[in-house]
Amino acid sequence: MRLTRAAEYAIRCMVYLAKRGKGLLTSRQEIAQRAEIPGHFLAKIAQDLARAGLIEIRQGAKGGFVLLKEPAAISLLEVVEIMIGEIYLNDCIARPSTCRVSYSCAVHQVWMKARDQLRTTLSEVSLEQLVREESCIAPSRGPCPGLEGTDGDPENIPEANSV
Amino acid sequence: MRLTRAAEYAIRCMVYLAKRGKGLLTSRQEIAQRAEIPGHFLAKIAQDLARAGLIEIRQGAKGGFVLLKEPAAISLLEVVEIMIGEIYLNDCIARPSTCRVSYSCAVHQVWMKARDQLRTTLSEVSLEQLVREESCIAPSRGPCPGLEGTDGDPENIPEANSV
DNA sequence: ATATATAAGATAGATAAAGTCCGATATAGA
DNA sequence: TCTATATCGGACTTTATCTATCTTATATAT
Ligand code: SF4
Ligand code: SF4
Repeated sequence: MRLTRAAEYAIRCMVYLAKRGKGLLTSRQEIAQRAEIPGHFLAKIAQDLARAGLIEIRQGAKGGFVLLKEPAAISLLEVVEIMIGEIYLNDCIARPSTCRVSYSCAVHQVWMKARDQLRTTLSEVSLEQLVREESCIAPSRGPCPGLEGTDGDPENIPEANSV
Repeated sequence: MRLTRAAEYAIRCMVYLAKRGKGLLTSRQEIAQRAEIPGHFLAKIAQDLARAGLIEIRQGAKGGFVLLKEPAAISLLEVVEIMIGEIYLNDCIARPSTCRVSYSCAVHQVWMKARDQLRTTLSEVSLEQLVREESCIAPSRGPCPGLEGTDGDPENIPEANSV
């Protein structure tokens, strides 16, 4: 009953892109470093986000990702469900036929309510809101400067300790 | 992001025991059959429920499980969290130290809210309420009579030996 | 052309869930 | 007391999923 790592990374990636703004190209490396996402893993996650139409992926030298929609038009729920599929909480919500009492089960009703609440809460938050507040990304300078300087090292970032 | 099978079974077991009433002994076989839970798996689940103090397990011939608390005093949340641990939805909620921005992350706040809502919703439902409505267990007679007749069949269908 | 950077799928390792098995233990009843 | 019955309780197996990496192919800037 918890979010997958991939979904958490996807959120960070989208928040970072939203912070940069719609239409702006950002390299995968930059996102991976600043949002602390394993580089190759981010590539894979981006494929899902691209298939869903949230971003465009530019190949080749100076490639990277581009946000295709307005941050205000993308909800947290959308990003999460792209990565982990529609939220159900319990199997019988996704497929009532798997439990023959589902049509008359009070517990079933509770899960329905809980699931609707959860999805509503997540859908009410847009990337634009999240960017307006501080989210996911450690500031370039400030409490955690270690990251700014680290330049080379494309895939694995050097762990940014040392502060 | 979904309930485990073990937790779903635990709920069914507790609902069945609640339906029978506090203090009444019910055999594991009966519960397993009526609530459609794999027998041995139920034994394992019952251990967790017993450790948590919800039920007592009686060994020996004519053994079984006994509900120790009033159905009204047991919430759905309680049963669920006995089986899957405290609900937190995202790792950073359980251990904020795993993400260094958690103290100033708007997404983190959203997960907090979502988690609190979910836990509240589940905590507001008691076994007593669930029993009052129909829950989890197919009625002995009615839409699904098939179950009533199947009698023998303790663990695995006797099949070979039969003696 | 060449160097750079991502695509896309295959694959492996780690972790967790789901279910099974078996020796040990406890009780009822002969 | 002895035996048959039924669960205990943990070890074990299987299966599925998550997480991450690797490899070959492809696209682009210069
Ligand atoms: S018993 Fe109720 S809650 Fe459980 S799987 Fe069936 S319908 Fe869902
Ligand atoms: S970025 Fe925010 S939501 Fe994601 S793990 Fe860190 S604190 Fe939690």
